[in-house]
This record gives sequence, structure tokens and C-alpha cells, in this order.
Amino acid sequence: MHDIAAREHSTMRSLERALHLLTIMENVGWPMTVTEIGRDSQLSKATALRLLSVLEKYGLAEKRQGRYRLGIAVLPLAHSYVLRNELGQTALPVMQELAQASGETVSLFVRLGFQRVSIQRVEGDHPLQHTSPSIGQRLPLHLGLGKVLAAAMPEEELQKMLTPLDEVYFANGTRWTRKAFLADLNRIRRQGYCISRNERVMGATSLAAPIVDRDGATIAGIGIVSSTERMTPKKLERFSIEIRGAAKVIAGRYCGD
Amino acid sequence: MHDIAAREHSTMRSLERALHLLTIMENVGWPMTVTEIGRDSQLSKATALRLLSVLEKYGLAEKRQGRYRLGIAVLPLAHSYVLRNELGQTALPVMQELAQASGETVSLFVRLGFQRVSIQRVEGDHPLQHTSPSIGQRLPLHLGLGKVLAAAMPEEELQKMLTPLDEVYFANGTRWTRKAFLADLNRIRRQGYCISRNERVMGATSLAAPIVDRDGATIAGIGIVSSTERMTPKKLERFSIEIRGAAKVIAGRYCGD
DNA sequence: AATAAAGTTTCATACAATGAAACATCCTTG
DNA sequence: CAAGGATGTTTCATTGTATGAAACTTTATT
Repeated sequence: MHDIAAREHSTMRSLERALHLLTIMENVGWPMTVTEIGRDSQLSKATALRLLSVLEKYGLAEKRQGRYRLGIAVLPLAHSYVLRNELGQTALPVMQELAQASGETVSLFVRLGFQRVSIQRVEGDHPLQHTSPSIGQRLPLHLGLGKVLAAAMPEEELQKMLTPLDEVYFANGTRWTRKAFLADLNRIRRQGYCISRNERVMGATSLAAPIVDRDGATIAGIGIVSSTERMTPKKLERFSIEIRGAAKVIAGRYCGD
Repeated sequence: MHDIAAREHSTMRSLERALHLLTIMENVGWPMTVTEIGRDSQLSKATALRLLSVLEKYGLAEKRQGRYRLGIAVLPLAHSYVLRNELGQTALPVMQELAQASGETVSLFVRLGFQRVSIQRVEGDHPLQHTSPSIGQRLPLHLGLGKVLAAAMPEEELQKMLTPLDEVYFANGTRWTRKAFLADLNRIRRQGYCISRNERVMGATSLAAPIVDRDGATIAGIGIVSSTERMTPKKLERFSIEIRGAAKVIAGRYCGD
């Protein structure tokens, strides 16, 4: 991520370092000792401890049995975000309609660095267990629905994202290649929507369309997730139209007023 | 909350201030200008701006049309918290069983300062719209299920919480009084569970029991929420036993190994 | 019990963080 | 449309916060 420890002479160093600790705890996922955190963050034990103490004071970190983990205070932040998010609230009725009509799960997501994060989700009637992204989960841009956001990235950033990627495999076992990926992005840009079959999740097929603001910038993506078996060519055709329609409607309402 | 701006000579000042800004944005709920944030936090515009810039860089704040709000990065933090939370994961099957058997919504919550936050929730079959706490929402300790956590607070902290409280009303319109509240806490301590009828939400009746660790400390509460109409004396009796049982089972599994 | 490892506290020093003020930009209103 | 006011952003010298090393304490391991 960001190399905080490396760069001296930064600004707001303690803040940056603390935020870095949060992402470390988020990504590692298991409770960490001060020493571990110090190691991972390249900070001295003393500094790590002090930062963690403040985070703990605010409920963003929790210490139990000498180990630190994320604290409850992250939940109200997320709750407030979802509740107050204009895009999510605007999209919700449209998503509900689409989920109703299609019976499939509909998901709204935005880019965060080189990943995507789902900010809203509406379940369809059809069962589809744990394959669809839950709210807040970090998911890749180079697989599945993420491609629709990758297609809108500036060339330079895209390169920076792709450079470290190596030995990536689809869920169905076939090898992911840069060439095919870039070709796919071009198709997405041309057709205005993205398809993925067993890419991130085996047995799942999904479509997504970009939500584009007045300036032509892609601010989010909306996707519909189904099982591969259920996805007939006819349905694919229908969904590809509906998902683009939904994206347009949301963009209109969101940017309109 | 914390009076950061007031106290000079603090430690990790910039970090504390930044975290304070996060809670301000969380609580205010609408997009704020730098000047507003500076005013609310008692910081100079310059400082507020710098702090916000760093928060924005990490995705914890977002700037749009010159206004700041919480950023998407809070979602992955919450996602990771919920996913990795041992208590929540331990409690889940027990909660599912209880929700199944009772048909009511079951909720698991912990204390955060002078509020409670739900960390896990399982819906029952019976419809109960928006009255039950959604995950991450900040809710009071002096009304409804929160009492079960208040009952376990040290006397001193309890006083600190109650002091500023004035002119509080229940959802049914009757006046909340300190005396009745403290009496209620005693009853809760004696009986090991809490009841509330139309306290926080009109038409809702709920029961809760404390989840107590080996040292006798209350680490969380588990509650069952129903409609007041549906809650017959017989059900009340039954739930009061079941909720305490569930709390015991969770405590055993959580602290056991 | 001895030893090692990790957690916590202390302290002098450097440089990050700060607010005031200057400057730029946006919005409002006559 | 111009003038005025408010807000956003940048600059800069000063101060005291944040820092890591090392001392010290506690907890785990052999």
C-alpha cells in the first residue's frame, strides 16, 4: 500500500501511520501482538504501541489477551456511511426493481485503490450462496464485475495495477492473461457493459454496467449476479440491456439534481 | 465526546484530532465544508483541511463538491471486523437457533462509550420493520436493550452517563426518570435479564441478557425483539428463560477455549 | 529456576504539526 | 455584471509533539 515508514519528512506522519495500522489489522484479520504490528508496519514497538493506544481509546482498535484487532467503533462509521450515502440510497429502488424482475442478486460497488468495494446489495429470489459480494468486502478489479471499473481507469494507473500481477487464475482453473484482460476492457468500453463467467467464483456468471456522471467519469458499477447454469443466452441478452438501463437511471437521478 | 481541541500538551494530537473528525462526520451525517468541520472541531481551517486530506488519501473521507463526508474505506474495516469477530461468530448459531424457535429477531450488541452497537443480527420470521437495530447503529444505554449493559457499568461511569441526561421520554410518550431507571437496573442485576416495552421504539417489546465472561464482566448483551402485541405473558416468561440460556451458552463457548 | 521474548516506560532531540495571515477562488447580491 | 463577502488553499516561522533507543517490567518457554 502506502510506504509510510520508508519516507521520512512526510506530513501528518503519526496520522498516516495510524491509518496504516488500521489497514494492516483489516487485512491480516487475526489478532496481532504489538511486536507483530511493529514488524509489519516497520515501526518501533514504542511507536506502534502509542498509536494503538490512541486507536483503542477511540474504539477503533481493541486489545484482548495482549493482542490487538479492529474495534467496534468501525461499525458505526460504516453504518453512517451506508445510511448517508446518496448514491446507494438513490440506487436502492432501482436495484430492488431489477432484483425483483430478474430474481437475481444486484450489487452496487465503487473503486477503492486497486480494488472494488460493494456499497449496496439487494438479494434476488434465486438462491445464490455466498458468491455475491457482501457489503464492504474488498474484491479485485481484474476479475469478475471489477472489470467494469478497471475499464474506466486511466492507462497509467491501469499499468501500475497490472504490473505486479502474475500467475492469476480464474475460478474455473484457466489462466488469466494480461492480453485477454486488456481485450476484454476494450470490449467493455465499446459495449458499455461487462460479462464474466466463472471468473472470480466458480459457477457464477455476472454482468455489470458503469455508472457514469455528467463528465463521463465512471463513479460506480452496478452488477447482476447469477448462477452460470441459469444464465441462458436469452437471459444474458436481456440482462445486458437491463443492467445498462439501470445504470443510466441511477446516473440520471444521482447527478440530475 | 473527547475534548481534543481544548487540552493542549496532549500526545498524538494530530491523530486524536483526525479521529475526532471521523466521529464528527459520522454523527453529523450530512456533507460538511472545511469551515463547518473546523468550527465543530474547534480547529483552524488549515489544520482541519490537512487532517481531512490525509483521511481522504486513505479513503476514510471523501470530498465531493467541496464537501467532506465519510469515505468508502470505512466499509472494508467494518466488514473485516464482523467477519473476524470471535464473539459474533460464536454467537451466530445460537442466535439462529433462537430466532428460528421464537420467530423473532435476535440481536447481539456491545458497549461503545455511553452507547451500544449491534454487531450481529438474525431476523425472525415475524415481520418487524426497522425497529430492530441494524448492525453498526449507535443506540442508547438508557433505553431498551441497552439497560442490560448499563446494569453492568461501574457506578462512577454510570453517574457520568446519567448526569447530562435530562428530559428524556420513552417512545410511548411517558417521561423517563432516573429513579425508575436505577430501580430497573437493580432488577436486571437481580434477575439476570432486562425487559423493555415501548421504550425506544413504540410497539416493540424486547428482552435481553448479559453475556458474562469468567471474571464476571459483562462483555456483550443478547436481545430478542418482538412486537408488543405479540408478546403474551406466556411468551415473555419463555423468552426470559431462553435468552438467559442463550447468553450462557455463548459465554461458555466464547470464553471456554 | 533460568532464560528468552515480548510489553511498557522513560527521555533527550529533531522535525512534524500548528495557526495566523496572505492569497485564491467561489458565491451572493445590489 | 461588478463589488463584496465568505470560503478554500497555501505559506512560513515557531513550538512542543512524536520519535526511537534503551532501560525496565512482565510474561512465556525450556
